[in-house]
Amino acid sequence: MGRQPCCDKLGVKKGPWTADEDKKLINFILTNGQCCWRAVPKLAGLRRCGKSCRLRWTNYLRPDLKRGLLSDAEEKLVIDLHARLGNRWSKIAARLPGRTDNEIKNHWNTHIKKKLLKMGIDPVTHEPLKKEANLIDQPIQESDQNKINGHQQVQVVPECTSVTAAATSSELDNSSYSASSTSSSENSSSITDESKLVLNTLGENDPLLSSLLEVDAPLVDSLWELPVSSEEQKKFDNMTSWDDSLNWLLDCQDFGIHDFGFDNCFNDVELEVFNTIDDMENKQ
DNA sequence: AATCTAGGCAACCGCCAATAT
DNA sequence: TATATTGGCGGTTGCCTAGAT
Repeated sequence: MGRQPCCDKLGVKKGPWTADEDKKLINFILTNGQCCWRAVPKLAGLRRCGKSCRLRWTNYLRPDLKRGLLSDAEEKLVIDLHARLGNRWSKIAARLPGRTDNEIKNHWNTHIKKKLLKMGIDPVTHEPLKKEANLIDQPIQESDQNKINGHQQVQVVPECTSVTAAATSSELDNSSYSASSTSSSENSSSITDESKLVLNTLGENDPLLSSLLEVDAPLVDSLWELPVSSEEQKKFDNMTSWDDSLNWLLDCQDFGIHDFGFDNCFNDVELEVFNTIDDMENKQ
């Protein structure tokens, strides 16, 4: 009955990956592509669980991953998407090319969450903390809301009590805040008409958001297939040392999708999104 | 210089829907 | 149809590092 176990628990290594393990995994996937993760450790000569291999690849070794802190545009997008989707990190990550759910989750917990709290914004509901407290005692005064850490563009939407504004995250410290939400982010699957209106308005002013906020937009992850060009493969095969390989990978991660020859994996709309992001980053 | 503390991040854990047998 | 496993996800942990004392 059923399938074979993913891996026998005995003899499976845990903890940080070594450079040698990374090399084996990269070599295997570049040669064979992603197939059955259960078989990967055995075929690649790794004493790891298939699950661990998948995680290591998707979160760290994938050549199209970006490195470094999230840009202002990305941070803004994360906040907007979180307001709509809640803690559905994989959905959010799918709309940020080159970023992983783990990375976004970590960035949220370590940076964005604090920024929002500092501003008096509840990172869960995306509503002013002061307002929530007041809901218990008394209705909030609109003038009070606008005073909260100087939220210049915060406006209260009647009935749905959504908070919306437009700003880049670099302005967060200057107390502008960008988000749209239903009264509960966890109920994001049913977007209210008011929220749709807010999102449409955001999209009109921001082509990037317009593309990325499309609920039915194709997800980047679903297209991930690793069609590495023969030229790139040859380059990798000719590398004499692990350092060469690692440097090559890191170089690739500094480039964009196009530099790596992934253009064929994406349709016109997705490529347009990538180009927009590239343009925005170049302007910074 | 040694120790303590907090922040950041990679990796693991446990759950669940999808799927193979 | 029932059962077991896979793959994927979100939550959490624990290690490492930098800054403070």
